[in-house]
Amino acid sequence: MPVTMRDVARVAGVSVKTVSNVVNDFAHVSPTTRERVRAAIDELGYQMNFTARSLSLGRTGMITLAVPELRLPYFAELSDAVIDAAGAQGYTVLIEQTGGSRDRELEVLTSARRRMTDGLILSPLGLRAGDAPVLEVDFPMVLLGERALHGRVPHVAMANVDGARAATEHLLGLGRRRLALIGTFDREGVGAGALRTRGFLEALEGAGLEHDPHRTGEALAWTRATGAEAMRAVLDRGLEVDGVVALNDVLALGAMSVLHDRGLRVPDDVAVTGFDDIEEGRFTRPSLTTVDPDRELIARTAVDLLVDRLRNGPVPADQPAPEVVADCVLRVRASSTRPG
Amino acid sequence: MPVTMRDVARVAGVSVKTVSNVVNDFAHVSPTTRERVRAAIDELGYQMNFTARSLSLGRTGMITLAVPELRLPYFAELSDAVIDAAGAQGYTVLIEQTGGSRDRELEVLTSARRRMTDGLILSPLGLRAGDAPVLEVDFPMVLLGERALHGRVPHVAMANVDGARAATEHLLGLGRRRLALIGTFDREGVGAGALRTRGFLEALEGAGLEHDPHRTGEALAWTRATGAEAMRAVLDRGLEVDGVVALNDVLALGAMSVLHDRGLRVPDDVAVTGFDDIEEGRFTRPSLTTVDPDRELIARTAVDLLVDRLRNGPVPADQPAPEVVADCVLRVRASSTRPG
DNA sequence: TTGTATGCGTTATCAC
DNA sequence: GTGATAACGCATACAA
Repeated sequence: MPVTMRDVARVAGVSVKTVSNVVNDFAHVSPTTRERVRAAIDELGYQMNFTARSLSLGRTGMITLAVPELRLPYFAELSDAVIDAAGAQGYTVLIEQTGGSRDRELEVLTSARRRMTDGLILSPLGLRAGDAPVLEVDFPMVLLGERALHGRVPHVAMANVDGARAATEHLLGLGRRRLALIGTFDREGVGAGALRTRGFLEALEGAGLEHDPHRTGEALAWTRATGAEAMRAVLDRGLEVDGVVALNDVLALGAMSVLHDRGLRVPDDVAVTGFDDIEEGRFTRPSLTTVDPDRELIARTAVDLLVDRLRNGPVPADQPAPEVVADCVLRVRASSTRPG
Repeated sequence: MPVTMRDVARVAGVSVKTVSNVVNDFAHVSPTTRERVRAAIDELGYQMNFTARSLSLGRTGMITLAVPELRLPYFAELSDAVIDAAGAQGYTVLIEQTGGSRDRELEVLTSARRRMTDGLILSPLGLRAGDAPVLEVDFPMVLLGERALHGRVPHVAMANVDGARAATEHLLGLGRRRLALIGTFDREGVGAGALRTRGFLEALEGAGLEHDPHRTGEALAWTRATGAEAMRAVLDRGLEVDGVVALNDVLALGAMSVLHDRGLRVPDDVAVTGFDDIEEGRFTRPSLTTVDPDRELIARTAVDLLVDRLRNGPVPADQPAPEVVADCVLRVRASSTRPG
């Protein structure tokens, strides 16, 4: 059976409250008593029961991070950053995987399990614009993603449109004119897919060009495998392609594997850009030009917003929900640079 | 203020116990009462307080998974698998990152925070053979790694020696004789590094060859960057190299980036093998030959062992701690296959 | 089948 | 400064 504060109190010859005071480093405890309690704690090997503490305090010191899948590098690296940022604030992170499905994202929002932690950082993928009302929850939550999706929920977004436009303009600047778009699939018009697609189209438009839909390779999930499939589909249509804008890095890497297999050289024949700046892309050959959304900043901001709400309560109803949009930076690498 | 069982009981005109019975799907509740309680729950929007339940039950339904870093693909994919396996058993996973440092691994074992969950799955990297006593903890724990490290602790290991030997023999079978070893660094002789190195050396010995230490590229951390560094170091020594055995996949990928930059063709000039079978390696070009340790099985086994101990108590002192070694399978891909 | 009383281990209140 | 006692919300004997 576990050692409780009561046991420590008995051994130290003090009250439970005093033990609690010592354990929690409260002032107003005489050095003598403190020492006596410390000794008793060591002697008994006492360790606090966090559950009891949580019940009494009304908070757990844990937050939930819900992401599609950890095996996708972007979310792995994001989770890494969130865990570190939360740790710096004294919070522990519980990770839920939604698989990017709408059902499981809704479940995260409503299930009783959610109440195991103090708050939620949700990175939605399957939720649609019509789901906005569901997001008006009464517990602390921060959304990673676009405003479009929701109403009054604090959120941290990245400059999806700008980033994709920059990548596309970069390819256009290299003289590429027959650009393929890899990865779009978004009926509802919200979410990263739609926004990055918009950036892509805006860049073409700005150059007076039009996108041939046959050069779009759709990909429902954003993985290396679907990126490869999408690239294959585009090439199989027989159209010439001299540039590829992939909506994220793994899509780009999947596409590059197909280009390689078809004997197309990157960047000489086809220049490629991705999005996310996952570490992997710095070590592939050719290394991958990509858009860096500043994951660390996004993670830190999301955690800070959540912790702030945890400590200071919800924002007054007459104030807008906090909204942060992290800037993107284009990282030009070998996949879009003429070796010469 | 939150809705409690008491509130529900009052509205439904029953006792708290009855509400509890309904919520927990206990039998012996008349359909009428059940319906009345259900209605009250819906009306009030009641959601159970997990913390109170945990305190009363003496367990939380959460387990901790401690890994070095989520941004390392192997651990991201492992965590993914552990989360799924735990979910299938009704458990939620809290992830701690140790950075692979001994101090933080010890902290995970001893800190009070550990008591937030029912048990621990620890994947140690920094712990040394001398730390075995620390691992004799009195709470449910499963270790991912070798027996060498510990005494009576349940653990799940992979066939590190066999896997590395198979990879090395594969290269030798291709006629490669000047093999570089990338990534070893292990003063203590325990852990994956030492074991895989042993497999490598055994294979050479079996072929009547000797390993030239100058062909060893040491790497403290196992990342793409350190793999690249180590490869550079070996090549800079001016020795010829026609094969590379990297102790894991990211090391191999880092090494391959350097080989590419130095104008060495893979596999024609240098054949390369890794270890882990991360998804990334299936899409690089050339794709990466590697050793598949069966992550899914390892994750599932670890979770099952832990959950079993959680449900059925510790193994009797006169029985040995459960020990599972997952078999490895060599996955031969383009990085070690002559195109012709 | 349902209700009552008690405990889980901690923190908070308010005397002393 | 320190102690007694009442929450915190749920589960579980035990009674009815």
